[in-house]
Amino acid sequence: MIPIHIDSAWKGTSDCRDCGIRDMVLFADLNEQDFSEIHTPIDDLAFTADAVIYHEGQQAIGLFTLRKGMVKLVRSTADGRERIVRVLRPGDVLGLEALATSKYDSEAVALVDVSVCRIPLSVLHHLSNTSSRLHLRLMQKWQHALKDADDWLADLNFGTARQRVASLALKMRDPDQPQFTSFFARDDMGAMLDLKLETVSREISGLVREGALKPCDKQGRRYEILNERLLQV
Amino acid sequence: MIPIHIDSAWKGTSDCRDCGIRDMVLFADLNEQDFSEIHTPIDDLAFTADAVIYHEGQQAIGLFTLRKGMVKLVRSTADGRERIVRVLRPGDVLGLEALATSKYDSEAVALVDVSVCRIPLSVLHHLSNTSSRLHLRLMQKWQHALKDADDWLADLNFGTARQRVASLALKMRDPDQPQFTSFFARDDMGAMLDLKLETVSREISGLVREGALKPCDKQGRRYEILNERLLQV
DNA sequence: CGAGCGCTTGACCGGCGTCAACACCCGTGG
DNA sequence: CCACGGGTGTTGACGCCGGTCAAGCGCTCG
Repeated sequence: MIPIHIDSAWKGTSDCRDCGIRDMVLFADLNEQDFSEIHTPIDDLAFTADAVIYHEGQQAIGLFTLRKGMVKLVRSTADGRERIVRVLRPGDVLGLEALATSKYDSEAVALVDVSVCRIPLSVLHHLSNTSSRLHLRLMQKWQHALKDADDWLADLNFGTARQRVASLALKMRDPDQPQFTSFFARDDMGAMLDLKLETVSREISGLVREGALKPCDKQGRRYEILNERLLQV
Repeated sequence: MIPIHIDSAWKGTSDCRDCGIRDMVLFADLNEQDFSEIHTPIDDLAFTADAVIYHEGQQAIGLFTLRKGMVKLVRSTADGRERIVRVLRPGDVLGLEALATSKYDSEAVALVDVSVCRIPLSVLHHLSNTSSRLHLRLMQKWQHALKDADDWLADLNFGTARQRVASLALKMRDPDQPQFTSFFARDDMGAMLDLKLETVSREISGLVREGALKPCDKQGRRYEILNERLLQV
């Protein structure tokens, strides 16, 4: 998997006051006064599947709120292998670390078609000094990111191959329709779970055979959870 | 390993102005004005090896700066196994997440005799509104914690048993004497690397046999790095 | 309709887990 | 002072899980 394309498109600028997912995002608690302090436009951007949103070590212009789709955070290890450290979903913030260092600590790649809004660092630095509401939200986003990172380590990278695949199935449940779950390309799943793609494939087949999962498409991306208990190893 | 003892001792209150490791810690950049805003005492505490500093889910009074020693952050998974998600070292902050949620997301256990100072949440909430210097420091501590979490996942939980043990040896090098490195009880190392203690023991023996490491004590806690290249798998 | 990519499945093998015995350190008590 | 015992680290034998290599299948898209 060598994603080279940088298929991004500018979709206009956001009026954050009537963002569809405003209650989940950084600006949830801002008031009119706070909004009036935003002098740089917030851009809406779209990326196609496999597009790179930013690179590891890249100088950061801003951070991103994920509005739609899923994004993988990838790190390359010393010996050149790639490891997926987390998958972000709508409402999550990409590139928080840029607030502290102005650089991204990992690579962000769209797993499906994705839409994000980009918030310039300058806006955040300015607002977080004047708005304790944003300050609190930021803290919560940091906390959530850290907890998420620890969860990935504790849940998805521990135990047998079967347990790992089952945990991923539960973690990737659709928030709106919890009986459905999303999978990814098998080599991506391998990089998330520290398994080879053949093993991932075998374990998924096993779960289907035992009646825990049922495939919803021919590409092996969407599954229905038939028996939740079989997944809670 | 069932650490029940809560061997902690109050060692007095700190004057953070002349803290020995002040340049590494949260209060590094505070000025006289900031210090004068601190109305609750900062306590110095000492914990003996295996003492629990706080529990997962516990209501938080404050967060801690690690002054001396090493601390493991432990999470118990759904099926009751224990997983060590990170090891903190002097200058690191324990329990940052309490700033956002007033609860600790993991258990913190002293790996050796440890000394910490406890900063009440009230002090931080008050100061971070008035001091942009503290605000910036906090951001850096969050960023560091998140990067550290991702590093543990990407470096120490990927690849063969040999690679994991070698990575841990490099990560746990003594900052002052980089030719020395610290190991832990073999079952703790297993919980860090997702290996069984016998495998850890075998790989360490292998590295010693091949001339990469030399034991410095009889307990298997301190090793000298003889050949760094053999560890950089 | 054919080429190519990704997913699945099979056979085989090696690395790691399991179980067990043993060595060593250290604290305890005779 | 030494004998004893528990805890921890090491080492060995063996089996199984997951990695490796390879073939085959089914999409999808020219």
